[in-house]
Amino acid sequence: MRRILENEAPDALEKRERERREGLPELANANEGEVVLRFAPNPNGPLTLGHSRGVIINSEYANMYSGKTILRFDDTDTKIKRPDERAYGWILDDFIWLTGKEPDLVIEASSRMDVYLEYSNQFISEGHMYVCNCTADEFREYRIAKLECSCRSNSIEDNLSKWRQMNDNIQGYNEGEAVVRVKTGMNHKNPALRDWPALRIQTTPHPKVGDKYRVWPLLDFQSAVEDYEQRVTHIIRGKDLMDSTRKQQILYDKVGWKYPETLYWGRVKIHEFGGFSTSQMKSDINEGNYTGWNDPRLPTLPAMRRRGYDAGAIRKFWIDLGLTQKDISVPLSTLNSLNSKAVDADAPRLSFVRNPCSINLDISKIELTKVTLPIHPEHPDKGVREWPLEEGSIKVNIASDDFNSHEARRLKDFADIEINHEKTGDGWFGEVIRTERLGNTPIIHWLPSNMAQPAVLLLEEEGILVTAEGLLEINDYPNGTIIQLERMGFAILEGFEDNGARRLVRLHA
RNA sequence: GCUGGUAUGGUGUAGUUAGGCCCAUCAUGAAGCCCUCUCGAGGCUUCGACCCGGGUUCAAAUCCCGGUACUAGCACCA
Repeated sequence: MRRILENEAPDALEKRERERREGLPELANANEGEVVLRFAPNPNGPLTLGHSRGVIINSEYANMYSGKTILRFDDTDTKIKRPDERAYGWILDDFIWLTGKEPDLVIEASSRMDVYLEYSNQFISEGHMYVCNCTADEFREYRIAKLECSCRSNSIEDNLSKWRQMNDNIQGYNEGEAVVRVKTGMNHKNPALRDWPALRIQTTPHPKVGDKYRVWPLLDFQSAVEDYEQRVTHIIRGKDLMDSTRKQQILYDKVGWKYPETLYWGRVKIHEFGGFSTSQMKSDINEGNYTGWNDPRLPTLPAMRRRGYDAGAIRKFWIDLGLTQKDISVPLSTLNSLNSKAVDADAPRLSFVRNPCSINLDISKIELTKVTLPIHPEHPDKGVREWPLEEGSIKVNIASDDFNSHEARRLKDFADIEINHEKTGDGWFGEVIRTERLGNTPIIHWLPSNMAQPAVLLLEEEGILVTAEGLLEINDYPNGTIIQLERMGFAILEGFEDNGARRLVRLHA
């Protein structure tokens, strides 16, 4: 047998590659330099961590094949998911942040209305679509019963006349009185595909183009036309849009277009965040449950950027998760672990004492004139921090949590101390036991008063946004610097409070 | 109800198209140890999975049949 194979089909004897696949799987029918992808959000709010999957997977594939990525704003709903004019800029900004470059093309569907209406006119005149005057409820009955409504048999002339009436700003149909449907067949075995609606009337003005248009395409039609117009080769979308693919495929077949390759992913939830509903967040913000789109508790990209998440870590996160159609729920710790790896090496160490307790420490028995601490313990080349010590006695601040446990403590990089917990008129007092590191006295972080500035740290505790007051080690790092607070975790320097206190936002442990 | 989709350790994921190198990969997590003057980082060790039941085969995570579970669409939202 083996000999036969050796002669006839030597390939069959070759061991298959069994190495772990790295990165994204290959795309079907993808030619180097010819791949065109698109990311198509609704600008009804800023991008969320969930959207970033679309940005990253699409741009990563574009990178793999030297292709193009289009950023397309699907803003054709003026009423239910109304566009927020500010979101266009936010989204473009976050797109660039995540991919490191501008999209190859930016399209706003609302600025392409003439194209969609022209195609609609054409498809009606070719008999592929018809105007339907049934109400949504009536048509639902027809759909369930697999029955054709009377509108379906109207002549093309009638349909074109009704189409003109839909678009008539003065005497036209009102919202809900007419839609354009694609003639797919009312006995299609999949009910979702039966004569699906392509355009409807909206009289709510659009934030970008006002009341210039009356008939607006629905997603399935707008997207179908635009993907064709832009010669998109590969669509990557949620599996909730599988029937969209099938609807659009029928239209493409009717008009002789070739449908792009399509891939799907499942729904993602993050344990700590739950889902990523922009509409839900918007109403929560309006009700005052959050301070705004960049509230650090929210999974929006503006909020995550504000906290100091790294774009590269988010990229790796999504690429590692890959493109499966499974619905998954991922703990935030997976992303945070990647993020720590991304930011740790550049994060200078600083001391932040929350709810500080001040102690008069007698240091008259020691000869040190300063305490020296590394800026980063793994990178001695980054230099050291030096805290000068005054002679005789100094005021040191420790977290009240540390003060309350009455054991001996070691001030990190300095000395073991003993605190007298009986308060005197002049406050608390303590003294140095030794400066050498002997045994394993629990280490706490601390701050001498001459190195401390008032600060607040914004962080989430049990769902509540807490502004923790404390003292931050004096430093001259600029705003935007990601630091690591000793024994607490990563945070970012954001700015100053009105009272002059330095403001920090917690990133994660 | 109709039409689809998905099932690999606690959580994700590779492997499934072309059955054997898979007593199953990598990451994350948990536990323990080492290192470290941070509850950080790093190192080492350990834990833990092929939805179920049949069948085909010398050989099945992979093929066939039958179940089960979960999930999506059936919007004049995207």
